[in-house]
Amino acid sequence: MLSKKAKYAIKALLALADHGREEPMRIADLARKEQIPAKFLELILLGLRNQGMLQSRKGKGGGYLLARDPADIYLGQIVRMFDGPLAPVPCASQTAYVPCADCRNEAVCGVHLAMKEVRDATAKVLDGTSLASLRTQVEHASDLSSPTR
Amino acid sequence: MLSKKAKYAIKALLALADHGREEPMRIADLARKEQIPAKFLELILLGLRNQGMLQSRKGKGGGYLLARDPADIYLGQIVRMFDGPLAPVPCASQTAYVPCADCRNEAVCGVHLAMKEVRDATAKVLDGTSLASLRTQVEHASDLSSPTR
DNA sequence: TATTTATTCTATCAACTTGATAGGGTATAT
DNA sequence: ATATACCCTATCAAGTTGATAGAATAAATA
Repeated sequence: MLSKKAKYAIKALLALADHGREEPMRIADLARKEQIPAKFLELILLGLRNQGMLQSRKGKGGGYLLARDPADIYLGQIVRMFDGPLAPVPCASQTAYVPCADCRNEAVCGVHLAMKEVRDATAKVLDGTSLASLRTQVEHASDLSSPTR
Repeated sequence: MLSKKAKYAIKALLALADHGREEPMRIADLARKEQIPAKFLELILLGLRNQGMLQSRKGKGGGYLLARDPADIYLGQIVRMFDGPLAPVPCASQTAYVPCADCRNEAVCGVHLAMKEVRDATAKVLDGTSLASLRTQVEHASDLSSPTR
């Protein structure tokens, strides 16, 4: 399951990508736009900033803005940050491998084998999708759902 | 994350597939073989039986055995049974769709779009892997890791 | 038929995680 | 100065997870 934190983070970052990197956006505005509890969002944005994904400005006219180009921010990084490794089991993780205590031989473990496939499939999607490409996809999808003519 | 229940279930079912469908296997033996707390495994096997994946026999010479051919038992069914839908968010689930309360328009939601891809990728793996095919994979993998000559 | 064997079922628990809120601290623009 | 808006830490209720306990039930067999 994707946590609310990760979900809110993606939504907020997408909104910031839409907003552009010229001027910052306030927590309160982001919260209202994306229907996220403001105080909770505050925590999330703080985390994203400490990870270097966001920049912030204090005081009047302040707020948050993307620290990098939307094409260089991948969903994989966001999800890992809030929900940990993508792999369903630690022994199948590429970025945070931990062996199972109860596993004698990983090479002969069906769970390991299958979950490694799941992790690879998930990583392919999330590490292959940037904020920029996701925006494009959304745009294309909305074209299809409400055509101009 | 895969729950321990789902993980133990897969391991137990694999062991039962190895064991063959001629005679049943006792909880205690399964627990020892797979390093699973016996009382906990008991609960899991009971669930699998109530789902029709296992058959049981009481009394002496009793135990559990697969109710179906290993080629007809898919990881997707097992995982869904213990951990719920494969999709990271309910609005991306095929088998248990629930819309997000905070989502105005699903067609324009980046989270929805991306997570639908993740769920499809996961489902492709888990609904495409049966106990039988997983056994084959494990066999092949162990051939590679410890060759005969 | 008494007894052993092994599953069935329900209840309970501690530990942990999650989603969320509260409230004061700090930097900045005007 | 002062209003604005982010920064940071603490705290909390509710839910979930992994696990254990113990008695009830069914089946084989001596």
